[in-house]
Amino acid sequence: MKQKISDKIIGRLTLYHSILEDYAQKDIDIISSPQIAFLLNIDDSQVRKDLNCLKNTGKSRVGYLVKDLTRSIEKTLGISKTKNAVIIGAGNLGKALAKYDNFESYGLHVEALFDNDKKKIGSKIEGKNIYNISDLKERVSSDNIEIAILTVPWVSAQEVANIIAQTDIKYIWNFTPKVLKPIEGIHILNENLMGNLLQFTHKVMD
Amino acid sequence: MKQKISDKIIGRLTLYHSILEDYAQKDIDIISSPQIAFLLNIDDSQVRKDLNCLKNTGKSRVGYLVKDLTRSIEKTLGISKTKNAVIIGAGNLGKALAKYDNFESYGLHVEALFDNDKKKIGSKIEGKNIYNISDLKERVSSDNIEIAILTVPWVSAQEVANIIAQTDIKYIWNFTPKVLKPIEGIHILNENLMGNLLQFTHKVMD
DNA sequence: TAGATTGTTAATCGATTAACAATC
DNA sequence: TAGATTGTTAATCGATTAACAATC
Repeated sequence: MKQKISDKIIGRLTLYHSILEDYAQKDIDIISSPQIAFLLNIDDSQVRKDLNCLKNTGKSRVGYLVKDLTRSIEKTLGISKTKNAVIIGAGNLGKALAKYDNFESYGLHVEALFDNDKKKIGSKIEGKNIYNISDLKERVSSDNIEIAILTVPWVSAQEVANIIAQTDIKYIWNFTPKVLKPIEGIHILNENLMGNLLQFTHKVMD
Repeated sequence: MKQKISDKIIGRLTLYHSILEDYAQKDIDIISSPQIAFLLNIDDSQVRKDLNCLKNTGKSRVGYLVKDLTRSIEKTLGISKTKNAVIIGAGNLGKALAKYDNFESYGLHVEALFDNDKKKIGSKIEGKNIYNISDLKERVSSDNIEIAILTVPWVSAQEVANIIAQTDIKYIWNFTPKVLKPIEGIHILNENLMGNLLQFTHKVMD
């Protein structure tokens, strides 16, 4: 808890977790660092080093217990304490994320969606209400919402971010390609899709 | 072209590009490295170092010309030569990505979508046809499709990846939370959404 | 035992930050 | 000029990889 775990390691831990779920589903009890490393195309000593950040320990000559390791990762990632979020923008991307059941299993609860389209307001997605964006502030203050998932068209992104800034929300997960202006007291994560793709194609194509 | 530009730099260049488009839209001709650095919360000397990878050059005491810099970044990112892609899985996420107009402007052309749902097959999204997944191989070979954007439910992810492996497609951009088994001759990019969010919340919450 | 794997240290590598002369 | 900014080098920092003794 005290020890600092770097971004990179956190990112890999979620991938390990996904692999472990696969193993569990196939009723495999044991996994080794070279096996994980192979699936992710990384170094096996890195896997072991990452896993040493957890207090979990493997067995020489054998490997790690899938069950125990899964639990350790979940504890370290803080999946236990659920964070509440709302999705702002009930277009296809917003709907897709509302249905993304992986969020729940990683401790992210999507409470509701918000939009400005009269046709959408009042309907439901995946059992979650779609509210009017103008009601954001009052609705968010009653529940304990920490995160706004921003999936509006990029032309509206900054404007909506400013609205979010007036609520108690402290984190914006920005799926629009617009770089938002820094806002006092709000942390912004840009989900830079094109950047990720270009990193990939640039590395690999010639 | 010869010089190697790292992943990290490529990712930041797309963010710079997005900022430059903003400036251009507001008819601002000049931008400085501290301005960019402020928006992204990074070091200004890093911005200058990144920009030095381009052959573009700024002006002391003034900054960089927005127009010229935009063009330089576009050239470096290889946006000029369009890559063709198909989206596999015409659910909400697939539809959202089909509509994501940023793809085109960064040189990624989505040719069509594929699904196994009879109700969807034959219809169109954003002017793009939705075809039967069983026709993937033949359709892909006629066009010059390099990339498959994988947006199927995670339970089908590996199965569909194996189908893709039988085509001429060389790159899979995996939006499912399933870690795919390495496939000979195919490059896989895992869009690790939960990892990204957890990196963020872990860094920032306590 | 023999051999595969962990845990861990040391070596390498690369990315970020600091600093500052040169510029206009 | 004075002051802000670039371009670039050096210093720092952190992440990855290599290596190997300890283990069962």
